[in-house]
Amino acid sequence: QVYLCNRALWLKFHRHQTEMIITKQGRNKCLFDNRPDNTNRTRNRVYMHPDSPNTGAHWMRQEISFGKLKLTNNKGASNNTGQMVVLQSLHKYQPRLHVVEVNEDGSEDSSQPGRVQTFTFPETQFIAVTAYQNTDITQLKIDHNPFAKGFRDNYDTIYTGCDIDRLTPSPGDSPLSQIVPGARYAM
Amino acid sequence: QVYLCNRALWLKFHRHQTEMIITKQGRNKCLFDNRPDNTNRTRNRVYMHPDSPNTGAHWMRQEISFGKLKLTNNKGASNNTGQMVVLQSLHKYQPRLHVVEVNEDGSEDSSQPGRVQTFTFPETQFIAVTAYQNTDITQLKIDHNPFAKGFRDNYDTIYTGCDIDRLTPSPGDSPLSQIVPGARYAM
DNA sequence: TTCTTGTCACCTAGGTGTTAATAT
DNA sequence: ATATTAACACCTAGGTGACAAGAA
Repeated sequence: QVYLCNRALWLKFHRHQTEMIITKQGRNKCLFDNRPDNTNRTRNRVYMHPDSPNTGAHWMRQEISFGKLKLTNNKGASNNTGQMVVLQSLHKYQPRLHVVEVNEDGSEDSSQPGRVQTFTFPETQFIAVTAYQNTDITQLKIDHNPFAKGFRDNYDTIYTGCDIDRLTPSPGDSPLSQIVPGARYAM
Repeated sequence: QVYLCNRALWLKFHRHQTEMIITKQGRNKCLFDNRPDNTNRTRNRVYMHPDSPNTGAHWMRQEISFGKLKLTNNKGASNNTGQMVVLQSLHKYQPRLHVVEVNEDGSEDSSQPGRVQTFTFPETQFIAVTAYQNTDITQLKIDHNPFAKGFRDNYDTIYTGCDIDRLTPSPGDSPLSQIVPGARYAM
């Protein structure tokens, strides 16, 4: 089972149609975490969690952050570190999480069925933009991202926005499934 | 073959008897890099390079940095991230690099001989201290560590000290050996 | 006396939205 | 017009030795 961390915050953005900035060098899409597992895979627009491959126990131990993931519109972006995801500006995207059971050596065995579980959180849909289109989204980012604190009106109101609704189940999204502590997974 | 990066700089310190600060939270020992491989292993006072295990090709591709390694005198240091190395103050240490050929699944096979290669660079000997004992060492640190730039007398003299003597062979230290690009190693 | 710890000013390094300039 | 880029001020986060206070 996979829960979306900070689901209430995601929803807050989602009501206004979430936007994510993309730049040449890549901007972080790091406000929020998932749990207990995360990875995208196969070809373009796919990001593999840096902890992959790892045991089920590892993925279930704590929240899983995709904080290193960067969004870019630069097709020739140097992806040496594998943290870049190339998107097209003004297009809408739906992040998906694939949990892939892999062999001991990390290789993928596609002959066996049911070794890939895909999770989708509609709250995380977003439009890739080079500049914000909706001022409501801009204000929400300023209010909740610590790095934008300089643009907040009131410094007094300390609001981290990081502990909201953690581990809230996202009903309907997570098919009942089991992650085995001893088995190895990539995400 | 393993080369010590910035060997001239290491020697500069070594002539004055290198000292490394240890603290409760752990201080970085990150001035310099090695190449092409790095890892310590087995029990205490051992640090495994975060890239481990990985292929010979990976280790040989570029310089290998131990910048994440932290030295501490705190025996109960939270080593969740595995970056802490516990040392005893005012004791002398000689860093050693162990390159261990491992199996596909990352496990170590000690039954076969010659799967462990150990490299020693005498230039990297140091004394662990909680405060510098030798003012010459203090000044060298200030001169060559960017984070201590605030204590330099002249801001004009920009001296990074980072490009000295890279890849200089360290004769006598590296037994002739071969790292196979396809095989997997931990360091 | 000697060694260790905590706090500090001063840096590096890099993530924000803003804004003006540029490209399409 | 509209979309993208680059430079900027403002932050977070954390690595330095200096220094004073504390511990052994």
